[in-house]
Amino acid sequence: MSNADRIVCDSCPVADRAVCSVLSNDDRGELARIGHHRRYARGETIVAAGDANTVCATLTRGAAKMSTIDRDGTERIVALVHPAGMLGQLFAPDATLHVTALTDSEACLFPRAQFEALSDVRPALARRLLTEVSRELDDSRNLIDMISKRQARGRVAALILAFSRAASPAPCHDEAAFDLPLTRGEMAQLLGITIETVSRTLTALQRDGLIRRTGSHGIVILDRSALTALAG
Amino acid sequence: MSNADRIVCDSCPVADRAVCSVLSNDDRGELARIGHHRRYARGETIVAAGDANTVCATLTRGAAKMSTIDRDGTERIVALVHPAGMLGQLFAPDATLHVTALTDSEACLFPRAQFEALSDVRPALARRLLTEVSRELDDSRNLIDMISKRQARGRVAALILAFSRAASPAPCHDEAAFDLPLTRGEMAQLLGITIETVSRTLTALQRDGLIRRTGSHGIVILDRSALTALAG
DNA sequence: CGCAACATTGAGACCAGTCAAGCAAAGTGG
DNA sequence: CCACTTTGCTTGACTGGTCTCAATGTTGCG
Repeated sequence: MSNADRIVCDSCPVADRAVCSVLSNDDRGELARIGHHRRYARGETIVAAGDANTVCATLTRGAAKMSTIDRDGTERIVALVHPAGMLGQLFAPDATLHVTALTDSEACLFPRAQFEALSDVRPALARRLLTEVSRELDDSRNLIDMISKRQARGRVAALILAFSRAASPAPCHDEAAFDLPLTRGEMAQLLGITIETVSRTLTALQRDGLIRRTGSHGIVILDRSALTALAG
Repeated sequence: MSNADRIVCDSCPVADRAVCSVLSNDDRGELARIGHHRRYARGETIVAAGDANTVCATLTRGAAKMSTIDRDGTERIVALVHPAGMLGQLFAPDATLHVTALTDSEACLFPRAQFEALSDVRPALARRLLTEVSRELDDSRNLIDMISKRQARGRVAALILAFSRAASPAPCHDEAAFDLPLTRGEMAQLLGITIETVSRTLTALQRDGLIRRTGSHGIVILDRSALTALAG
């Protein structure tokens, strides 16, 4: 816990969107006292599967992945977390997922028991948590839907569009040029295909004029409607 | 709403496990007054996607599926619901999923607004709902994991084991002989493979002596450990 | 009985996985 | 500063599991 630090809500970039935004200033101050703020470098583990599930967190900057890892080391990404999202598995009996920073990131960590106790006496927080978990559930089911209905081109197209949306600060319109903060291996783990297929598919999308690649992670969308059609 | 009926908790088979079990008798009585009980025949729609999301429900008997259906009619099952489970998408802005009875079923339906209002003043209910949604999220992510790591034999094996567990009334041990309450088409939609592959795989599992089939839906498990190994 | 829905089986095509080689960029150490 | 290693990405050839298309078998219901 070398990077641990005090929580300062005033300068928080997601103060208006995170789950704690529904609390009064007093309650938020109380939460800030019992929790702490921490920075993570790309690739660093935030919550390890099998850990006593004693912490819950809000991502304030960066991006993170939640993944399963089985005995033989095969990893599978089951969710991405963007700023204001929750890290870890609140209200689950134990942590079965790894949470890892995809880029340099920051998060507010809270002792789980105290966070849950606060939700018992603040209905607004409980309701906000329910909508948050419901949204995650929706995301998860959309991922199932996408994986089973689309093949490689459609999956890669959907990923590109998703990051085009996430890259834009304004929710109204999407970015045309941005970086994918994932390695080929991570894209493969998320989309349920292999590294080679991701690489071949990106090459094919560029050959067909739907995108242009700048460096290994830069993407410029040239034909958004064609990508949308592929993604379904 | 021809089959609508009053709710009688005394004879409810899931009174000890459903989300309402955390309520006092008074609160449960209040809930019973504002809701109603209803029977559904196999194949009947319980909640339709696109409906104003005004109802939430607990399944008391039978089995149900939650599925996405897109423009061209392609259906994808994203979750199964067993007795004591919740139907519909609580706290989601709108219903994007169809909920359909897989067998003849019964459910308690509640107006969503009043149910949510009750959770605001009864922390125990709010907490119980959070654990319920968290469990659904876990199931959903396990499905993602299974689909992307196993191929056809493993997926079918996992399905058989899941229903072996669900068929047993006692949580301690599983049934060896039971019926799959799904058509081949529904299994295909759930597992993300085709009807033909489901059929071929079941034939192969029987040829290899892992299961025996009785009729088109009856299953007898002959080699549970081999199935477990396949399912991962 | 005869229709309709569901299930099984086969043949061929194809997408993606596997194995393997080569390339580029970034870091490491002499 | 340059060889060397490491890591990540790309590309090719081959293989194989699953899909598609099609025919046949089976079950259940009016």
